[in-house]
Amino acid sequence: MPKENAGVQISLLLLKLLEEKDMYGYEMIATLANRSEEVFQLKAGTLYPILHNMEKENWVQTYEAMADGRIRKYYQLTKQGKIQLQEQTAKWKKYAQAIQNVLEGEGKGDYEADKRCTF
Amino acid sequence: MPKENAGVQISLLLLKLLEEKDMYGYEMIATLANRSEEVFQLKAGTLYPILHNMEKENWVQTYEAMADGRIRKYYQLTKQGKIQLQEQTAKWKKYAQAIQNVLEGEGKGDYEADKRCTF
DNA sequence: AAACATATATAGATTATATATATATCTTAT
DNA sequence: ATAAGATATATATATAATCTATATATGTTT
Repeated sequence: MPKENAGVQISLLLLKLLEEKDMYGYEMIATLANRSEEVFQLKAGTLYPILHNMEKENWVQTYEAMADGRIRKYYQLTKQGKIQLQEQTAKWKKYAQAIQNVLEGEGKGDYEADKRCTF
Repeated sequence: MPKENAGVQISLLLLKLLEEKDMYGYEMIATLANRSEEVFQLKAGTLYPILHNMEKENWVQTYEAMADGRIRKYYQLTKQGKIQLQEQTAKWKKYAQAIQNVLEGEGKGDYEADKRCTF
């Protein structure tokens, strides 16, 4: 199994933002920082490679739009992207729950070496 | 800031297990798999480097014990390790909450370009 | 004794994300 | 009008956590 990462990737969060409305890069950085209370403070150099990859995967498509005298590159969720959002959200929930189970801990699921071994 | 990783590392989960009782490697693998309902299925080759690093960081210390006719290497939480467990747990909670905030989304924290810019 | 599970170990690959840097445009202050 | 600074996008390279593959030794079952 390739790594496929733990439970979340930043792409999940970006997909979620784009589900709500089309955004351009800097807007995503600011929105993420605000909503996460500064836990996610992406640098541009972190964001753009991720966006480019999402585009390559066909989760988003882009268009340029003139807004207030400035051309900006907007990202828009595709059908594929919506599916990804569902899948990654489900994965995150399962992952977060698993960690909770371990952290609440005690009791259930303790290791008992199987019968074959006398220990 | 070096990467320092997202929100959880496997070390958090291992610290939690060792808070409850001393364990040897394979026992941790099995216990983690059970408690997480197979979300965390560590391979030995994943676990041992992490344990060795935790030992280097002085979060755990080891001792060998004869158990049912077999020598096994037990890992035990140190004082430092207990502090780490507290810190990493707090970090995880903050991180998980931040993701929840983004996924629940809508409304709060939307980007408004500041006044200087007319857009 | 062979086959298989348990148990520990290490080198090297992979992946997500971070850092550093470049660049162009637009805004504000001088 | 121009310099300084913020906005906006981009890319090459580095780093850290984890995975894969492999090795080895001992214990167990057939």
